[in-house]
Amino acid sequence: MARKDGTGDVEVGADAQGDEHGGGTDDAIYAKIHAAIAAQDLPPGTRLREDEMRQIFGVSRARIRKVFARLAYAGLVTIEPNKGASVFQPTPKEAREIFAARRGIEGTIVRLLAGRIGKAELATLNRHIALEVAAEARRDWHEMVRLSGEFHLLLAEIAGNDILLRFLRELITREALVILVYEKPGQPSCSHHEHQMILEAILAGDAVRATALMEEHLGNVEERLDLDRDTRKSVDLGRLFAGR
Amino acid sequence: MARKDGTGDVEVGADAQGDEHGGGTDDAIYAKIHAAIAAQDLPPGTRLREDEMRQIFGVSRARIRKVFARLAYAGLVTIEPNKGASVFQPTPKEAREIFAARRGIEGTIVRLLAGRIGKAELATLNRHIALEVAAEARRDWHEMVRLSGEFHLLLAEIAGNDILLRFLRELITREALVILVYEKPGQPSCSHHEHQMILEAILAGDAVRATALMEEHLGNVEERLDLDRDTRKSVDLGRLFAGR
DNA sequence: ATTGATTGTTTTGTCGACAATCTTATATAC
DNA sequence: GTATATAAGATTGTCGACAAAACAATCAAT
Repeated sequence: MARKDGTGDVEVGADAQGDEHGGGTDDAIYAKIHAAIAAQDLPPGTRLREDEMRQIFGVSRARIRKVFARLAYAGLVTIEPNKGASVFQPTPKEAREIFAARRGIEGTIVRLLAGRIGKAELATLNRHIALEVAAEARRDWHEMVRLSGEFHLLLAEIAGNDILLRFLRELITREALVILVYEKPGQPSCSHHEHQMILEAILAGDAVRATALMEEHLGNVEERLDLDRDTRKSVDLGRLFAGR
Repeated sequence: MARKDGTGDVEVGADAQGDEHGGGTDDAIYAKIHAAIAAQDLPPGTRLREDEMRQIFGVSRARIRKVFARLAYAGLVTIEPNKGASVFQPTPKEAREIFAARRGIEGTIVRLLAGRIGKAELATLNRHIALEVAAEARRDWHEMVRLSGEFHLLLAEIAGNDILLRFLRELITREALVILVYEKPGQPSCSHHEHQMILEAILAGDAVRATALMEEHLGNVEERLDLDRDTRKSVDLGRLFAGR
């Protein structure tokens, strides 16, 4: 199943593998749609019509359909039978579940990692944190967000469990959508200082402290959101007209 | 599901699918292949040819292809470009990752649950454990395995996080394949007694104890396997000729 | 006898067209 | 004026056929 998960967005260790022939390979199409969603050009809830996409990318509809299936698998779009695909629009409940799941997975990862970081891996992580510091000094917010997410993926890669890594990838992309819906995007969510502290706890082999730090670190992001307001247009008419 | 006809061929769909086009909604096809894999009628590594399946189920190849994609997404089959689908055959590394991931997820679930089980849910769980006890008394091993897996799913459902539930579902089905490859199937893997102890720790709100019990419980399964022998034919020729 | 190339067969990948379904607009009755 | 029924349009679901790739077997050459 390990088709190289073509999320062109969060490629951590590797360079892009795209063969640029016309931009028609379905990995390329996937990457473009993914990027468009991440860039908020395609707001959550937007309907993605097959024929429209077919014209845009100049490929057959079957191709588009396959890409949609992959996007649905990644949790980025929702496919309803006979109604097509639309950009995933998380409910508050789903949002909370995504955060909770991510806390669980990343907690597992730091526990897997505690006291077991090699020399080369440590160097990589330190280098990454240095990049984060530099980006903050530059006030390059966009880069900060990118690096911030990449740090977590990096930890997962070093932990060496490809399944957890895949789960985390999915959760991170979906969390990005959640943030898009329930908060203004762009503001840096993770501080490099917290990353530093987590790394130190891991190096010290203090699994419980590393777990606690990671959970708090991730909890900070969730607390900044307003999950109590459902931004979707579905209205509870019964409640609305109850008092009249 | 235990029904197996003696044809050495990959006879999956037993019921008549003839002209009645309704015989093959793709959910049904998915379920049948899934069951066939779980029942070891389709051993790991078996190639699943599209046209063969098309004939068996009497549907178009596109349908089969879609089902294969879903099976690949669930981790049950592997799809290689231009080489088609085959039943997932875990390497020892993948097997270990599956176990580790499952320990992580289920640990998260019991922590989510600790001290937060409602009355109705407790009744359901107790009833389930009673079923396990009854099955053991009956020496109904097949039922024991089924109930045993169901207990874990039940916990995940009660925890109320659909994402973690989905992850766990995938891991459990894949773990079943691992057990199939690296151990004789059928022997009960979980004892109801351990389930009982885990539940008590959860009820007591003792998260760390519940986590430890769950991890040990799951570790017992892994220890029974022989993961050091790679059953696949790939041989490390470099190592083989290193000492000559 | 083994290696290498070539050809024929099998299997997967892709596409365009048709059928089924949903959505929207219009007309009609009350 | 509102609501239902009907029809037209648009969109997705499905299928069969063709093209490309991988596989297997045969044959030639060293």
